[in-house]
Amino acid sequence: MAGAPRKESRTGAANTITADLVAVLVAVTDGEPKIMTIANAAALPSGPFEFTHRSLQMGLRAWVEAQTGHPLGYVEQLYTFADRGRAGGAKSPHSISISYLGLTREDKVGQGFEAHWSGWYEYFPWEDQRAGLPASLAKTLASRLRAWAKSADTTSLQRERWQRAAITFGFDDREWNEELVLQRYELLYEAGLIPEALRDGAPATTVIPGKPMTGDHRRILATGIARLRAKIKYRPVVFELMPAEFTLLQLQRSVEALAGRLVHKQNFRRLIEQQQLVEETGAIAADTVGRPAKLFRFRHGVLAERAVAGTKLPLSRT
Amino acid sequence: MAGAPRKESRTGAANTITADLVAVLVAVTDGEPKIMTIANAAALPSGPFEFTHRSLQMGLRAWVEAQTGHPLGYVEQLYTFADRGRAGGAKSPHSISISYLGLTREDKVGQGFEAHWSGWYEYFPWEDQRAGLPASLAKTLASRLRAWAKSADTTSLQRERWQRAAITFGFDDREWNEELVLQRYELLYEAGLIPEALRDGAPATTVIPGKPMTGDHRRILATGIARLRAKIKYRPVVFELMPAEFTLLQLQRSVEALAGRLVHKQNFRRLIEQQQLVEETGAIAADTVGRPAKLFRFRHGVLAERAVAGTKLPLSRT
DNA sequence: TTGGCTTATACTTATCCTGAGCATAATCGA
DNA sequence: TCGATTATGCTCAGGATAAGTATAAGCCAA
Repeated sequence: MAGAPRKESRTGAANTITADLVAVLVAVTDGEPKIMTIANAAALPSGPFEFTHRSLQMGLRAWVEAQTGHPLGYVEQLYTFADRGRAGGAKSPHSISISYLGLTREDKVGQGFEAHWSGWYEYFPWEDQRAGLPASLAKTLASRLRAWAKSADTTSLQRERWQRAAITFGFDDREWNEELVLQRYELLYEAGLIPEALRDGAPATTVIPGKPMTGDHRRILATGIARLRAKIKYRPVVFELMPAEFTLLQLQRSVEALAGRLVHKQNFRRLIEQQQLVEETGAIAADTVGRPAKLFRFRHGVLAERAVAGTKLPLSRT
Repeated sequence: MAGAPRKESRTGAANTITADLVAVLVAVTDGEPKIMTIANAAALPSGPFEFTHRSLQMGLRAWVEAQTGHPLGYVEQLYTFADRGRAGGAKSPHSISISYLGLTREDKVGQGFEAHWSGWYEYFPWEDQRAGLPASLAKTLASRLRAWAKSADTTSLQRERWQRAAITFGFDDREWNEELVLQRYELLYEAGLIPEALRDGAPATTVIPGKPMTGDHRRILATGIARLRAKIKYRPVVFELMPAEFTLLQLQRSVEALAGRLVHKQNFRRLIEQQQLVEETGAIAADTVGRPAKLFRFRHGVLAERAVAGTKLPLSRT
């Protein structure tokens, strides 16, 4: 059994599958994060990987270009998973989905396509903590999750469940961690509080606000949001979402929109400037309320100059 | 063209492919990182995904268990890529590889299998900077890469190439960044300095030290090392590689082995202790040189208590 | 038995980063 | 001219981090 790597299946040609490419395509417009959707805003763009594609990413690019009429810029792979064909019960997977995160600007999308942009917080209302949570939603979430925890068989399991909920949602005076998007989604799924869970067989109840999507698409979207929220902290990827020129406040609003929380204005400015990520264009923003702001542009040089990466080890410099 | 998500290929059943599961299985023994290899240490364990597998990860687990005789512990997905069938020229891919990172202990591997452990620095000698680079290798790398940079057509391209080399390898007094494992490998590939490049058609030259692997396996290994080096900094994954009880120095040596560089002893201890990652067992290490050290064990509670994640945004707490 | 070697462990120090807040500048409109 | 609003400069305190000093506790050989 142990042996050289094999490219052929041991049971012959029967174990062949199809591969779907799924895109989480993000843009930020007017301080709101948007994703490209199809099928009446219930699905992410996705298409099959075909032999004419030279590579997985090329396949995705080709597909998105056909959809939007514009070439795709920044793309990175998210995750690959096997479709369980959940609706069909315990079938083993005959198809896998390879998901990607793409960043673009809304204005780059051609017209005349069925696809359109949807605000991503329509699918994840609890992820927008910029104005705090709507009191109603906050209360609902906490009480429903507490009920779910209580419904466990043993006390230790009950405690475990509530601890998990408290960590991911920041209950009991814990800090909100904006990166736990996927963990929160999966918790709600397990707790049977979202439509996808009911669809897959959880007992019927009132669900929590938030639009569902077909298949695993909302899970993929959660993965994409989590990745992006993590990435904007150590790589200058926000600029893929910005117009060529922008004010620091616009930049800040975009970051806040993605992170789902507010940042300290003066410190944000300091952070951006000391990293020399931007340079002044010399121009001044027009049509603004209050004191006019300088316009900046991304200093593309940084991409070549640096290889940003955080370190948390007490390294020796010698 | 734009439309609902389709699971079927538009050209019929012809676009089916096979999926291989590839494992980067890591252990650390005596302060040396090892990976499980097969095929005379020239390939990573890999096996086809089959319909009997309930999920991708289950497929991988089943496969590794069959190989090593032990259940696999920590597993995370690395990356999915399409095999170009490089040897065959410009063929489009009919097979994809889904790679995983697995962490275990060497002593958990059963005997009587063809697979065995190899030190990962045999494949990446330049990644071990614990004792600094062997002077010979350092000199070779720098001069070969400089030559490659010089061989570019335009001066600006030459500058670009050398800048890239300097950033990834820490030339010109730049800091060494241990996370850039993949970037370094790909640079060497592009520069035609490793056997895989020659195999794929680069002009013949003397290659740089470091064992090659079949197919893309050394690239996958680089991906796994990079991921692990990044992850040990913000998640307590090292403990998956440690025995049940260990001294702080042993823990430090393992981290150093993975990171390929030394850490400051006192600060490392402080970091570990203040995060409360470990607890004393009460016992004292035997058979040691110098003052005997306390034995510690991983506090598994932290996994439930916390959701560790670094933040780099100037967030407002209000 | 003692001095030397090795590792463990406790503290100190200087520096930098980060969150937070104060103060002032510049623009518009009532 | 006042008030509202945003831009921008600056300070400050606390915490984290890199590095070094000092002491403790074993072993071993002279």
